[in-house]
Amino acid sequence: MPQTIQIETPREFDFAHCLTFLNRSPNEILHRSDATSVEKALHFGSRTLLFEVRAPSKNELSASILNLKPTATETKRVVQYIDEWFDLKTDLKPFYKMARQDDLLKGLMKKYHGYRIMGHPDLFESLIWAVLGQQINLSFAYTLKRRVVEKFGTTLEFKNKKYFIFPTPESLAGILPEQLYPLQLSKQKASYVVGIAQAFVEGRINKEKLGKLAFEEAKEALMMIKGIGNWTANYALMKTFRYPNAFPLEDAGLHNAIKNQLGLRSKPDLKKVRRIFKKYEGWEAYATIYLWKSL
DNA sequence: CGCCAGGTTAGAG
DNA sequence: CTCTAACATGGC
Repeated sequence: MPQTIQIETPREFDFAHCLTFLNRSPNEILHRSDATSVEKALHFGSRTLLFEVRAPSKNELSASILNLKPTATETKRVVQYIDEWFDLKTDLKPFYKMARQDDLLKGLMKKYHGYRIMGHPDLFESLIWAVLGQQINLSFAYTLKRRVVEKFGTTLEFKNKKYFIFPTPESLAGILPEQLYPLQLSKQKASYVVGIAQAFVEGRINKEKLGKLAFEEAKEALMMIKGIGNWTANYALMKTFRYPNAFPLEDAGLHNAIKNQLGLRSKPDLKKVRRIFKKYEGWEAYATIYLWKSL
């Protein structure tokens, strides 16, 4: 029997809504999930851990490390990963208080109560995933990600199942962009991906360094890198660093969600989106993911 | 077939 | 600073 750790969650937390998000694409291979649990493999130094998360009761998660006997440090890191992944530290009460009085959000906050921003603790993964998803439909973006992970990621086998782990910057920094063409990345995206990997390897960016910067500075640092524009930078700041005010202003999905919710004939222009989000100051990231959830 | 997709860049005005 | 073309291909 694997060791199981209990993790307390805030009252405003709903595991099922989070799992629905994790289950949204059949091409997602960075975890295995169903209606009740999720499994994920991670490298911790030279060891690869496979863990499973469930919700044995309300306001509680449980984590089990399935493939080996973890050290105390490894257990701690798994808990920390889950904490970051499910955004368990954010107090959503102020957001809900604000959203209750907002026509655009009040229905969504009720319907998806307890839903949280599913994060990307790995900055490199966050950025590459964002780049892959630029200007194409989500379904195809997942296909591209699967191909990149299958070709350049690493795997863990456990009980006849394969678990994939996202490629490291090192594994993508040394390749030629041309090697990504057969996976159907555009020339532009292929060179962005390799360029971002090189920026990590050369130490121009990393999570620790960026984490020390204020929001605007971190955004500028990200946008110095080719392929990272305002949308991508904000996306990573939201998913990896969890700046509550980061949101992808230019996002087509966000515009469609606003259009649907307000019953507009056409998508709102950027000025209108800015005006709407002015009301959500300090909670832009959560307003965004609840709007995305409505799609 | 056409339109759009969880955009970014380089170049022009 | 703002506007525009090019990129590139699947999903519906």
